[in-house]
Amino acid sequence: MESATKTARARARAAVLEDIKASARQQMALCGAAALSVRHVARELGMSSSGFYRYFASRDELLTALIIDAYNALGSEVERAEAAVGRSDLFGRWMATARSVRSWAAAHPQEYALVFGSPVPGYAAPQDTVGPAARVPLVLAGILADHWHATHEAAAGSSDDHVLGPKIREGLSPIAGIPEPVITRGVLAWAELFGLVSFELYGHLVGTVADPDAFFTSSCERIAAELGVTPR
Amino acid sequence: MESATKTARARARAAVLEDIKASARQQMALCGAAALSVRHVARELGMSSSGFYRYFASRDELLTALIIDAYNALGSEVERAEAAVGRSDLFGRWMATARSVRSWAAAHPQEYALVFGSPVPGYAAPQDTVGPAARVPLVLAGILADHWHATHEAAAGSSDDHVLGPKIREGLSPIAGIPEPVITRGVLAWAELFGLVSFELYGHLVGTVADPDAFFTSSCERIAAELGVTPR
DNA sequence: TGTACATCAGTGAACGCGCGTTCACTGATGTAC
DNA sequence: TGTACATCAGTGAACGCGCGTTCACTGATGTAC
Repeated sequence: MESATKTARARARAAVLEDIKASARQQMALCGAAALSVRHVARELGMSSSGFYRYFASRDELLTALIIDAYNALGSEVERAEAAVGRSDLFGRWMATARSVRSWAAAHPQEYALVFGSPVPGYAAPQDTVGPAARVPLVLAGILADHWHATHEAAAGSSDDHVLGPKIREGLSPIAGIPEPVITRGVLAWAELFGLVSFELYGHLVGTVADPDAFFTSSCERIAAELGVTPR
Repeated sequence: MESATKTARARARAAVLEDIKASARQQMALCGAAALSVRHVARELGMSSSGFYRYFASRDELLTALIIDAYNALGSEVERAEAAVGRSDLFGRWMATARSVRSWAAAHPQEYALVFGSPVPGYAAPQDTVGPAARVPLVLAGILADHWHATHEAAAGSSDDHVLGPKIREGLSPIAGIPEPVITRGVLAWAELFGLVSFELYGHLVGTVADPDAFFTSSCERIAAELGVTPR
């Protein structure tokens, strides 16, 4: 009985916490992250503004939670889409990854901007975000690694990195033993994909590209070719 | 005497107008565009907040002026850097363009974000920005066009576009007669360059890339190769 | 050149608003004996 | 099972702040005759 009632309270708490984040997401979708207001969120939930502070210590803590959620939502969407493709179809895996990043961004523009857009003024992202932030890069690293091992003998021994930083070697286990130029090409591909999606989302292609779907597909195919990943 | 005194007043007005924009830029550099405050700008200039409205009808009008200025500042910087390279050195022209975009962004991060970052909530860019916004793409188009004409016979007749939009054909005269795939590859290169610069500026490469300069250079060289533009 | 008038930069007070956060509190829910 | 106590969700009022914009105004600068 003890733990049952205990979890009842805990569950209620968790539910309200989710309500707060859902309301914040909805508000963000309308006005952007910078305009996110604690009082507005509380009002929306029929709660006093002071009640909010039972759940988050500050507005910044809410922002952090939203950022982590956004990284995780994008991450699991991308992982799901990529996992649905046969392991040996490396081109298909890349295209699925790219497409799901774009479609998630289109469906959640403000959450995408929260995470990949210009930083929210006066907010500094804490360390907790790095794990969730690595999920999409991890998927890409997996594709690159599989491609490398499929086309090369397993030549072990870590190359001397001078361009890469520590986090990528420690954080992305799949890429162990893969030469630096291959990895930097992968990082570039990730930046390119991000640039492509952001450019479209922020309206820099309006008037320039009449068929964004076709442009995106052909662009991703070109990037794939440059990664050495071709349709089978 | 008439026109002399007239221009005296007009010059004073123009000077104050520049002061306002300079102060706004400085404030933006500290807190971001979303936090830009009319009262703060006026205070900084020792002017009453209502005095501001002698110069701009609203905060949005100031933002618009700042956006146009930012596009023009970036545009003239890039034009200058690109023009300093010999016309026949297409690789050098591309690298100069890319490098100057990056260095301008590093020197003016908030102005870069104002223009290429997530849109300021509640602000809609008016038509006046499209001219200045096209300056960098125009430089790129010039490089691409020169490269095309250097490597191909002048095969006239416009191809049937289905991916490209109207603005690019009308706005960028240099690319007349160049096949669509070449142009879309150029648009992609522009998006890639933007992605690369933004990724670095917004901190997504921290920990991943130890030597950002080297990574940027090698990345741009790769993009050049994909454009078919090689060092001579 | 002098005078009457119009233009316009700049002021100070005010309007009405929303914000993040704190604090002392009320009551309901859970806990220990 | 019942009672005394602790925990904790939620409230309402308040603090102190800054915001964009308007309005009636003062004086200096420029214009027309």
